[in-house]
Amino acid sequence: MSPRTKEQFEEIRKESKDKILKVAVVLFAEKGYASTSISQISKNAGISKGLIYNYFESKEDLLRQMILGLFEEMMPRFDLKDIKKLTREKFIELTDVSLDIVYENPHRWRLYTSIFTQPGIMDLFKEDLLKLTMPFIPLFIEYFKEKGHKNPEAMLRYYSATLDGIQLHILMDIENFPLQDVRELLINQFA
Amino acid sequence: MSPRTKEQFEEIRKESKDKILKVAVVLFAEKGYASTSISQISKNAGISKGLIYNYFESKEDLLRQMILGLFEEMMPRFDLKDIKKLTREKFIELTDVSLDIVYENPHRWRLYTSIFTQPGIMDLFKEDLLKLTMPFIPLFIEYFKEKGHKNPEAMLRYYSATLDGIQLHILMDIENFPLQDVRELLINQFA
Amino acid sequence: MSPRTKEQFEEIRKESKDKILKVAVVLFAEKGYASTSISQISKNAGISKGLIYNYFESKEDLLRQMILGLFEEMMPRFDLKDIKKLTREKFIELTDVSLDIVYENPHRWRLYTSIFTQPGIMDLFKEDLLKLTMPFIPLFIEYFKEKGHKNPEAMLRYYSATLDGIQLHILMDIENFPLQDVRELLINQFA
Amino acid sequence: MSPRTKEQFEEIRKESKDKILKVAVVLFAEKGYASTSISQISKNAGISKGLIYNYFESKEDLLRQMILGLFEEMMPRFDLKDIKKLTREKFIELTDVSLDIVYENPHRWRLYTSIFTQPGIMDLFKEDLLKLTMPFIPLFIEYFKEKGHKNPEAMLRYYSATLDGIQLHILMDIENFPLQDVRELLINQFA
DNA sequence: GATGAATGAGCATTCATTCAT
DNA sequence: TATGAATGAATGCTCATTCAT
Repeated sequence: MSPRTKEQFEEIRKESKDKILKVAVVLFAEKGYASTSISQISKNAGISKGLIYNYFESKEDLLRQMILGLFEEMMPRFDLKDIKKLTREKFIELTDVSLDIVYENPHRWRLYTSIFTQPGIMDLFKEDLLKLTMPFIPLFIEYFKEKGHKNPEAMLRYYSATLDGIQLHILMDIENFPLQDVRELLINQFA
Repeated sequence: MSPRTKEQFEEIRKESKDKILKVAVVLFAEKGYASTSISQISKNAGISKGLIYNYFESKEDLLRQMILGLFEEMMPRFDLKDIKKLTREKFIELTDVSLDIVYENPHRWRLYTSIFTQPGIMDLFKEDLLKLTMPFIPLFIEYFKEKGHKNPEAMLRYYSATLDGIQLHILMDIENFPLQDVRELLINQFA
Repeated sequence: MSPRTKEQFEEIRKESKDKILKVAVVLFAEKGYASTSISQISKNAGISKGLIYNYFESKEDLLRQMILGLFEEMMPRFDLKDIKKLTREKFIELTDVSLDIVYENPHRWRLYTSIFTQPGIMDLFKEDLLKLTMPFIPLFIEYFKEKGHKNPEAMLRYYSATLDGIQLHILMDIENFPLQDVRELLINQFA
Repeated sequence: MSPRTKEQFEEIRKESKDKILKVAVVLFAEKGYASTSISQISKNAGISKGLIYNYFESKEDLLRQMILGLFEEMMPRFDLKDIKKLTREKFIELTDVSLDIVYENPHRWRLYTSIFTQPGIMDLFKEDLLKLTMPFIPLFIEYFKEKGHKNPEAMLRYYSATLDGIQLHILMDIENFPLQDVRELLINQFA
């Protein structure tokens, strides 16, 4: 009977929302966005179908919020905020984080790859993600330029393509992927 | 007996089937497999829904036949059949073909990436594709071993991951991708 | 090139039609009328779908012609044409034929029961069948009247209901049905 | 938590489910299971197609639940639970109930006969129904044995076949069937 | 007579979304 | 806030039937 405080409500909201998002990440990653139903999400989260629409405008909105949330959660792992210039050490650390991050939460990563290679869906996030990553591009360009590369922009493309390819291959065979060997090759080549 | 000869029927069949496959490649590539309906395919192909089931047992079968067909169409481009040993020249040629192939038919390539990163779908082809590619793995291992790499298996992983990553990035920004520069980096590193 | 004679055509027609009917009896009996497709019939008969429509106006017409054909084929087994009056011997013979007929062609019989208990379908034949059986009703009525039954019409109903029930039960468990014992009970009671 | 109590939901569910079942009995009886569409059922019940799948897993499940429900509803009419031994009176009562039951709800009975003579469908229930009826078989065997029949098992077969045949004939001509006369014949013969 | 490609209405089923409570 | 009954459009698929050859 006692009315709940604003804070209590806020907490309840956050809890429910987090639960939904957590469950949805796993399901979307395992079965794909289009093949996961709101019904399944609600069942797995132990809540009612209707409640999901209390927190998200639509299934698409749920996907959007989820992806952005995951991204925001991931960015601090790179600890790039106050970096003005990339040292070799920092570059290696970033590379390591990029690889570790896949092993830490393969579900999430599988979700990323399935989303970002899915035609049409990618468009929902392109802009937001660009906004998040753009500030750091000059750091890498500068890094490669200082290393003496004539075309540092191309080098950055090459580096990020390689990184993406490796992340993909880790997912494809997470148990047998020769992480240490590949990491070494990667560092030797780019750092 | 027959009003049309077997050959006539065969031709009609081939024509219709090809039209369906052609339309389906584009739609699957543009909107994804799960989000493309049989109805849309039939509409775009200018035929009736039912006819598709005259040629394919199911939507899944359509996808399967399409992917395998595209693969078989692609394999000869690499001209690997009679190769017993990879020379540097051949290795470079293969690398070039791997890049060119994306530009030649981005639709098809987008389809590949969307299919092979889509959870659950990949399983339909894993075996078939393994069977097609497996014979050539030793060639590459041998190549890297002769080049003096201590761990040629890891090197092959690294190489193919890099290649996949680049193909992905080409698709993501096909107009601005610095193909020549990246190609050079790739060859310098692996060939 | 030589034109076929009318008789030859007639023969071809009859052969094809018989083949279709024969296959359809089995399929309808095994899977039911509604669940058997024209396509299956044509496949099992080794002919084309279209040909069926050369001989039958529709699926329903096929059913109609089949049932009536089977009936006409069955009637002579009872050899009732020239009977003016039922003797006890003839009555017993008719009863025996009624039972034997089920064992001789369970497919056909299963078809009958499935058709005649199927709402809506029965109506297609009611009239035709009545026309075929009606002439013999008085014979049975007379038979029971002579045996001293006060209500021979009711007795006929009782007799034919019993017969139908037994035929049904034979079909339900054709291997274990105690035919001889039941036959004896039947004869003792009605003959 | 809940806006409606569990009981309220239960009631709503029961009401909808009953309405669906009620409509489906009639339609299945009139047109047959295979020829009745979910769409027709929903239309006749005044609800949406989708709702049916809220209560039944599939069309087959709907049939299953319906048949078993009807059976369970019917069994108490025979009041056999506590019977240890069949008296003549009880036997006659059971026979009467078996006949009355058809008149009470011809729709339901037509459904039974159409279902149980329909190839393939019967299999869905065979086991369940056997489980329900098996316990009472010995009672009848004992009854016929005590009446001096040498082969009481055959006698039971004969009795139940006769009963089934009569039920069938009642359905075929419910208005003119001479129930009283036939009932008398039946009782004279078996009781 | 005979073929089978082609049609399109219809089917069982799924699912994002709404809404009364 | 939270529920789940209810909707209806859409999906993959089937099938009786037509028709050019």
